[in-house]
Amino acid sequence: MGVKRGRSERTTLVDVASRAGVSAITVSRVLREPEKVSSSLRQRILELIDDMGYVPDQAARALASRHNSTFGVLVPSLTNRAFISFMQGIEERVRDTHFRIQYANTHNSRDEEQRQVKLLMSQNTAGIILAGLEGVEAVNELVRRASCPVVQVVDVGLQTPGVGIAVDHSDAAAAAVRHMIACGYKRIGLVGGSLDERGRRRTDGYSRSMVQAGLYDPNLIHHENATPTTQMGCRLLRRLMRICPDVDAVFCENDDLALGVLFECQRLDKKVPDEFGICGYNDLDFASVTEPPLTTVRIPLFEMGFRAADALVRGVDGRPSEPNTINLGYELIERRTLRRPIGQQ
Amino acid sequence: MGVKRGRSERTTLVDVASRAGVSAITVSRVLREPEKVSSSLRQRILELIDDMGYVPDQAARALASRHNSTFGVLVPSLTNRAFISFMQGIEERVRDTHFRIQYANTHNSRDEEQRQVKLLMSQNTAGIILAGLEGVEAVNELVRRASCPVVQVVDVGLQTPGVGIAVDHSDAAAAAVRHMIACGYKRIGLVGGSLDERGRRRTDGYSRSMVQAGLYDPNLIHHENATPTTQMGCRLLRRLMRICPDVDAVFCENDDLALGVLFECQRLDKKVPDEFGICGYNDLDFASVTEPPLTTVRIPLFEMGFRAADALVRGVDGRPSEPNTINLGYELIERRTLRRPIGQQ
DNA sequence: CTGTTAGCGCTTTCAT
DNA sequence: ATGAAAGCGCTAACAG
Repeated sequence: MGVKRGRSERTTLVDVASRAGVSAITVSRVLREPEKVSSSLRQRILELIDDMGYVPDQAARALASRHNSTFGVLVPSLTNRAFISFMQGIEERVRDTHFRIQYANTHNSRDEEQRQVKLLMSQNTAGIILAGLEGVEAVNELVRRASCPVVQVVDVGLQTPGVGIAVDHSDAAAAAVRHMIACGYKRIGLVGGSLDERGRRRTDGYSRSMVQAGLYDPNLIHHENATPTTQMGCRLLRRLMRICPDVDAVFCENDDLALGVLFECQRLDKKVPDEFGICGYNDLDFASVTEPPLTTVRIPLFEMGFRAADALVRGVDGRPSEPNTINLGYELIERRTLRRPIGQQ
Repeated sequence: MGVKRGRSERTTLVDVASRAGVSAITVSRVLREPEKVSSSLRQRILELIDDMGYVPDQAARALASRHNSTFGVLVPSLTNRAFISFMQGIEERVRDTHFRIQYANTHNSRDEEQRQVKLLMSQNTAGIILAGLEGVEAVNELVRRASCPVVQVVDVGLQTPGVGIAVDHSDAAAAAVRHMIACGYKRIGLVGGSLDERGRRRTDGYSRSMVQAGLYDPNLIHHENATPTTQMGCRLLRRLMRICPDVDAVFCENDDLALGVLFECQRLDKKVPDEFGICGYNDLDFASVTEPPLTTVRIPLFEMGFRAADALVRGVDGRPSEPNTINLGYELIERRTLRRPIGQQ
């Protein structure tokens, strides 16, 4: 049988209508404004629709009504679990509405991003969520001209046309590193994946706190230009230890990296947290159950998605959200991969 | 500024055409068959398109041409990392084609699945990939009537209309458990997430091997009806040990579960693999770098996605793939969470 | 190489 | 409560 290539003509509204002996618009109403059709007629038409296997053509619908009930969501990567949580937040908000989600992936490329944004707009989407590659003027310009609500996930302090869902990554990282210093670690390394805007801001925060404490040393900073993975965490820790054998803790820009670092420490027989401290970022699902449980910075990924989608839903309803950027904050989750702060118990 | 709600009229093909002093079709051609337009004219129109910020309306395009260049992909969940790998395979194949991907999520519900399949079909998608909830006759019926290529990801042995990408989960699980038995483990538990078709088949495979060895005991089998997570792995191991304190190994239906089990063993100070054996499933990214590295069953998730998308791309091109189900196999990856098989070194 | 004429399948607007 | 007419923005099919 193979791949099916339908040649059969599709059942249309008119087909159903003529079979029912009514006009097309009536069938259309049955589907969209059932209360405007007498219940007996409605009943009959509904059955017919079912029998004939009629399914409305969304393209025609979108064209005629100039409405489209899908939201476009642009994320930089599918591999990064941070975005998965984010996407789940979006789904949760959108579930039980009539909206659909269309994901697109920029593969971390700015060109791709522009292309995709244009494409989403050309599809007359009901709304767009842009995550991950913030701060590009060309994209902002597109957003300004957009004919639908657009929500951008940005870093605090960045200008956005439209609604922004923000987190201060620089501040979050700085706070985490300050805490590590308070725990008595001195040679604190940084490991991270691709240096997108968020990564850069986290690195800034790290540097700020290290400089402030007089502990800064560029040799402690290690990046690899790709999506952060557990394997990368292992590699980066080994590299870090080779270059700075006296490193005594590491701030990971992502929990997946931290997981790799943790395993590598086990292999090297370094005791966590006494000999070596680890701090993650994002508070992903597994962070609470590693051994020892991972100290990390919780970023409200799920809520960010939820709020972003919420802004779209409201925006489309004609109740535009507040005219600006919503800062969702962060939280340091102290578990057991860092020593207790000095002076505390 | 708030959410933007565009009221501005959209630039259309006709707008561009009249400004250029040509007819609409010429502009249309510049976009789709540039070689059919003289290069000077083309040049001029291209600039105009850029200046005026014209972007084609996909709905109109789809309606007029009765073609749509998006593939619909239906997966049961976004949380399960197995599907993420699968999706990456799809993306890889589709990248550099003109096709776009639209994901939908069934949230593991059969009703949702039917609704979504109908919806995808109503959108006149160029092709559909169905993963995760195989074996539902109502869906198969829809697939048969589909007017576009449909690829289903199924378990070997299941009938599918259209192309099937298959893996024999029952066989894979049976082989893994047989191997565990060969390693000398006797009280081998099973932990798993939601019992979808694949889960059921894996459980079957486990049971088969256990019965064969005279080792079967239903008390060893533990499921929790949700997406498998690392946390769930921890919980399930604790439950298993409470009910069967003599359990000496566990087969996990997913690597995320195995990760939880591994950490829980560390907490309980059970030595892996000597005192306790662990076998995962899927060979996710982190499996090779845990400590000890995780023995697991590799399922070619990425390739499954790639091949599924490939079948669609070919099918749409009019070169339908082979008329049946492609079995992609599995592979037992021996690492260090199981003892060496008895008799081997 | 460029244009004309239809019409995709639906919804809008205005009647009845 | 139901319908007629018009048209959404684009492309197919055929001219020239």
